[in-house]
Amino acid sequence: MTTLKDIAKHANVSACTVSRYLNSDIVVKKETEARIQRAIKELGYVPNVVAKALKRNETFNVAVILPKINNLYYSEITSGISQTLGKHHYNLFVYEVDNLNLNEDEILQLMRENMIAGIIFIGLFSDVSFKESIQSVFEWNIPVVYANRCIPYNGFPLVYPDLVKASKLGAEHLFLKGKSKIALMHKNLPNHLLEYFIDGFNLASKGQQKPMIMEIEDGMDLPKNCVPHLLENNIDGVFVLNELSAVYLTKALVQAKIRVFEDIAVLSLGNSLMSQISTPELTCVDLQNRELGIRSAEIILSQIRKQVFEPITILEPFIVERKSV
Amino acid sequence: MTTLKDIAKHANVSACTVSRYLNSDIVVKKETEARIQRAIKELGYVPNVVAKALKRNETFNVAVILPKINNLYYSEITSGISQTLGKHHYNLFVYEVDNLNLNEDEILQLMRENMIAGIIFIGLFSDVSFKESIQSVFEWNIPVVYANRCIPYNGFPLVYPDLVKASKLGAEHLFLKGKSKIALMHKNLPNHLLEYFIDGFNLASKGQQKPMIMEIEDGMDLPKNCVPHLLENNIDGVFVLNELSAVYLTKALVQAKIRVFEDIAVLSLGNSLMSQISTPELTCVDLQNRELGIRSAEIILSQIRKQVFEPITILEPFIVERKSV
DNA sequence: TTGTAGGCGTTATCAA
DNA sequence: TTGATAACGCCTACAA
Repeated sequence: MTTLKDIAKHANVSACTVSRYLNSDIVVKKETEARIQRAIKELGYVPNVVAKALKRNETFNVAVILPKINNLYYSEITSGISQTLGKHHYNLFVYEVDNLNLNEDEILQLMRENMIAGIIFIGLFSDVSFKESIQSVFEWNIPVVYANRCIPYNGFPLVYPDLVKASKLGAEHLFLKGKSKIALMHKNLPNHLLEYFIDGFNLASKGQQKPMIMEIEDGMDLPKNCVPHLLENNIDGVFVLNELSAVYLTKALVQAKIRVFEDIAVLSLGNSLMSQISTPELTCVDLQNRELGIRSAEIILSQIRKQVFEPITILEPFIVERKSV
Repeated sequence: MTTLKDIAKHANVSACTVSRYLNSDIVVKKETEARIQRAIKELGYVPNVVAKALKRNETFNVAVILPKINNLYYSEITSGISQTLGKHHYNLFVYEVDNLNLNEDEILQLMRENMIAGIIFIGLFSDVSFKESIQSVFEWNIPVVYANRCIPYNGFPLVYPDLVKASKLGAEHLFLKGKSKIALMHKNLPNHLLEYFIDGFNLASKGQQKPMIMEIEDGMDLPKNCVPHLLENNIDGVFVLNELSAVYLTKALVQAKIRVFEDIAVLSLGNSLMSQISTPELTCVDLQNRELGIRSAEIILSQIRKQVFEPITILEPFIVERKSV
């Protein structure tokens, strides 16, 4: 393995000079430069980032911590992060919490051991994990971003979509399409978050009406339980706050020979490939997952570089119109 | 930042002893052990993996190189890798080639700079990239696995699904369901790979019949071009060698009021969430993506640890029956 | 059972 | 413009 010293010897300079050339901070003489370049080529030198990290006390590794990667929701965010980090020559560690079987403190310790430059936590809107560890994060003073968590600001940068706006846009779209009896359908959404959506709905309806709230429970049979309930209440438009559930509801409606859109419209929160391949294709509120990843990465990089950064970034959702409403 | 030396001083022992305790290879006296433990707790010591890596000349970092992570096909494999690596306390770097904009040599250099312990390349069946760099990989002598590439053995461990078997199973299933005029539909599949599928088909039909081969071209309109072609040829079963295409074909059939299964059956190669949410749900040949990731990781670990490992691992596909055939 | 000393490959601080 | 020297935090002969 060729080291910097080997290059120095081969080029008849000191290791120090080679290092300076490589980091091109201070100028070296044209002639020595040529000699060094030749040595590097001849010996096939590859710098050792690990040694550099030890000496400089910094790495170019950012960690993403998420529940699971084989989920389009998270992987789109991750791809955005990867794109931005790659552009800035940072490496991306991925840790799947579901697989890792570590508690918060252990994960944090893992990050410290590996001298991670920054951590991006991706979670659900409602995720409040890592709350207890906040103290540890503070003490260690490492750059952190919470991505996709609609939680109160706790001193750590937050990047998330504007849920009130999303809900308002969605409701407006349903009204625009002539729907008037709307249901808000969700799955495991805690009350304080549901409030955001209700607020958005009220903004759109100008307080003229209230949505019917329906919660999908685990293992619930949509065709049997949900669809009849929708019909009994004369619902003509459902805003589903979970993309996969929107897909399954649509399937249930089709199966029950209810015309999607004409009889009951379906609007999905979230716009991944799933909405596109659903039949009929789902109209949805796009939450900008890739952009969310990009922004999160940018904020981590700003922190690492001690530049100023926005503590809270709120992304604007938009409607993508397809066939379901 | 607390170092091993600090612990040593605080516990009145030498750094050497602390190191020995931490690596628990050689026994230390119970009493000193207690003192060290106390010191570690009191000072909040976290080992520095980077320093260790430099000294030992090895890291616990494995890199996965793939086209893009926001694709269920790749992310399922990656999740399997992550699961296995996590279990063995290895870290996972993810590099998206589509984002990185680096050529093979540059990626390899990146791996060397970072002292990556092993590389898993995930690609398409037909992917032959990194061919030119094989020499560099050889020279560096780093553990490598090609995952999901059905390519000839070139000295590097291969893990891939048995495509002939997959095709045979698929064709048998179609025959079993009373389908006799079968089309093999693919997208960008090179001839040598298509041969595998034709071989599998022949095995199933015992040479009694030939499948019709149809290639989907980019930007092709399935309802307009494909469906009529299927009807003209009296095709009653289509084996689609690309999951997303299977979903779109199914949509096209439904749209054309052709009964999926009764009129034309659809069988998908690949079993991700997409097949499940399609309407009707697609019967498919499961290629065991997660398992593929797990095996790839196991083989990388065996290589890293200089244990014996299978040069070629071929996974057995199986049928998952749903509604489309 | 424990300690001493040297080095992994790099960079920072001086001085020349 | 360059070089000598000493770290960064850890591990490992070897010696005690």
